[in-house]
Amino acid sequence: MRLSDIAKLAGVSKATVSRAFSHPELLQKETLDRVMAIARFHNYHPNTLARAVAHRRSGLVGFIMFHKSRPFFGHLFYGPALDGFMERAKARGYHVLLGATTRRNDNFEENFIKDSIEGAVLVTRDPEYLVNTFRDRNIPVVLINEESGQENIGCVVGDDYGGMTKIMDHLIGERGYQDIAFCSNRLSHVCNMQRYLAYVDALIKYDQRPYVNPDLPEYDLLDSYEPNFHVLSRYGRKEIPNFGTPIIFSSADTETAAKSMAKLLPLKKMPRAIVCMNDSIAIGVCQALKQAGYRIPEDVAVTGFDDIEMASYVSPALTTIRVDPYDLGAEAMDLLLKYINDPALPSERICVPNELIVRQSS
Amino acid sequence: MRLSDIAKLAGVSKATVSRAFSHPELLQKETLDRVMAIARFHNYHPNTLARAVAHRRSGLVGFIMFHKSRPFFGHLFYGPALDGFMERAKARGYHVLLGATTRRNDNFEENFIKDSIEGAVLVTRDPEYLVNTFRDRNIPVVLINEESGQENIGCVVGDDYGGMTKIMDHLIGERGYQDIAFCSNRLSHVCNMQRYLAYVDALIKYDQRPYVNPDLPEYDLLDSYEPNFHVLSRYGRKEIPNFGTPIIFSSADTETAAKSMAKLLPLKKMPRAIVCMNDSIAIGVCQALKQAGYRIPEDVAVTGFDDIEMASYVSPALTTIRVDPYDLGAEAMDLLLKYINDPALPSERICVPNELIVRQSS
DNA sequence: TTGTATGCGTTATCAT
DNA sequence: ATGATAACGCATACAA
Repeated sequence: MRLSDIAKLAGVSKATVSRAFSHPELLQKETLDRVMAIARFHNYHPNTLARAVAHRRSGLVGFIMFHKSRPFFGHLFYGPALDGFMERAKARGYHVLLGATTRRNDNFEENFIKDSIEGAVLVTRDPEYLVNTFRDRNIPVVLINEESGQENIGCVVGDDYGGMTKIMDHLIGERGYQDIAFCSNRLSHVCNMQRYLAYVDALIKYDQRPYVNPDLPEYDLLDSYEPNFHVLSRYGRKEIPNFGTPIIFSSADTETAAKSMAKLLPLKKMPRAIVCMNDSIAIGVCQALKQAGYRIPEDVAVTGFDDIEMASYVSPALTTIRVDPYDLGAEAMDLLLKYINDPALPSERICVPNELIVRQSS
Repeated sequence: MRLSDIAKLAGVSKATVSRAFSHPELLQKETLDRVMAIARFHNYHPNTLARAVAHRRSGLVGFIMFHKSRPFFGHLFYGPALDGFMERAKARGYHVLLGATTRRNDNFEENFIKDSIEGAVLVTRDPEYLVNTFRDRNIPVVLINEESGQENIGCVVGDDYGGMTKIMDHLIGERGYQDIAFCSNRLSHVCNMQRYLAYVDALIKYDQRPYVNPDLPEYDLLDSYEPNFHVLSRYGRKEIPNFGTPIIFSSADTETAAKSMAKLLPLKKMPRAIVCMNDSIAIGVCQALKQAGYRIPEDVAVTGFDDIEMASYVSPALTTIRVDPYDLGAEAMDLLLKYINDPALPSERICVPNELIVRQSS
């Protein structure tokens, strides 16, 4: 069943049937009813693809993840972000197409961009590569939790610097802790970098000395990535400060954190508090500390970041920063829409506020 | 830039340019190289939408959730299932379109099916409604964790009955527990129903008496849904057995479970073990029990189901059944592909095996 | 208010 | 190996 079939059956032109579905207000009620009745009887529905071709508008936006490994959409943070993105897209009349890959050469071109998406939200730690790929196709993009130095690129980020500042204000200003260590995976990601900068700046602000432990191994803070100078300069810096001895793990998951931390313990010089890059790391660190007989927070306080669901269920429940990934996703869709409607829009950065959640671990 | 533009620039016909991209082997190497060079120079890419119209094949499949509320794709189980579905779809040359809604009348027609998807995977507790909607459009569907009594409907389910049997074998056969209570949300969902049936059957098998507590309130096991007779009959039953006094909560999340359980405590007659419908409920039950001073598992053993990430981090870590949602999603895509290629295929049920994970809570 | 004619960007059939 | 032409299913400018 297609448009022309219904037209014949109803004894009208194709244009009339087309109008019945696209601009019903243009038709006489009588004609409209007759056409729609016949269409309904024959279970006819307009073909969206053909419509899209005629309109030169697909109504599709992409949510694309470029990660090292799974989970993609099952990710504790980006899964809910996808929810927000999708619901907002639906509200704006768009559909969401998924993309995910682990490798650059995974036929990225072939697998994802060959679709006629009108725009895309990108989750990646290597933004420039993707941004260029999409720019070649004139497809506007918005980054989530990343920033590009290029023009016409939107981004939606949580307030990492502000969040970590809240944690430090809590630990130092309210609790009076000293000897506060920083524990993270590599700082190559701008979110990580900004959280670290806030940690450093807070210590400076409170006139505290950094946690220094000569027994700790030497880490490569950046995993041989270049820092994002564009973001660094926002904080008046030209490089990531060499400050104390942060504890760096090879990845950001709980298991790695637990194992790596366990190997380090016991430290000759224990910190009084350990500020972790995110909740997953914090939970792993807590496991290792408890295993080694340390009490939390009596011996060592620990803090996380993100407020993943687990953060409230572990024991002790984690002091952390609540970032609502749903909001991030929703904001990303709205920003993307602005770029779809005006591709020449200058780069815009939307910073989503967050909230300190004080629980038992500090 | 479109096909015809490249054709003019290259001095060839449209057909030749089309072949250059679709069937390059049909062209002389010389012609091919020239056309492709020009296309590349002008950054031309074929329009997927127009291609799809001409092919009468969109290359799109849908992943559609019909839930009461969020999270949709951020769901601890269905998020990872989406990962599996998407990766498999990619491997099969398909793209994934998202759909989610909470209400029937949420313009379901308008918002989701108007796309030319070739098939869809459905996550819902009200399968017949959705199945009918898609059948009207001749779009094949596969259900995840649900079963339909209709023809030509595939489904992929975890082995709920087998999993719960493993838990009961463990509790009774290995640990020797008696007075084992069942704790769940309503049984309207077939997964829940089958887990409950396995619980009942295990007690019968071991010649144990059901846990009966006259103080417990009366619950509506089914939430006024009809049971799925089609599935019941597989276990030689015509209705859900009235067996002991299961503890029923209004929903399946941790918070509800914790609050509802707390209200019930202390029970005059405590069970020796509480078999919970899933991990979220089990975690909530554990919280309430610990709060009330019970030791787990010394006073009461507790078990979960699903092995969500949290299950291994709570204290005590949860004995549960590991179901890999990724596998479920991947299997669903492959089954869907069979229905896309042969819509007349009879209903097929794929049962994904699971695994008992014994931890500290039992 | 409705019909005619043309266009959207591609593929496929049948020539040559 | 390449070209001409029809087809895919629908939208819209213009005419009536």
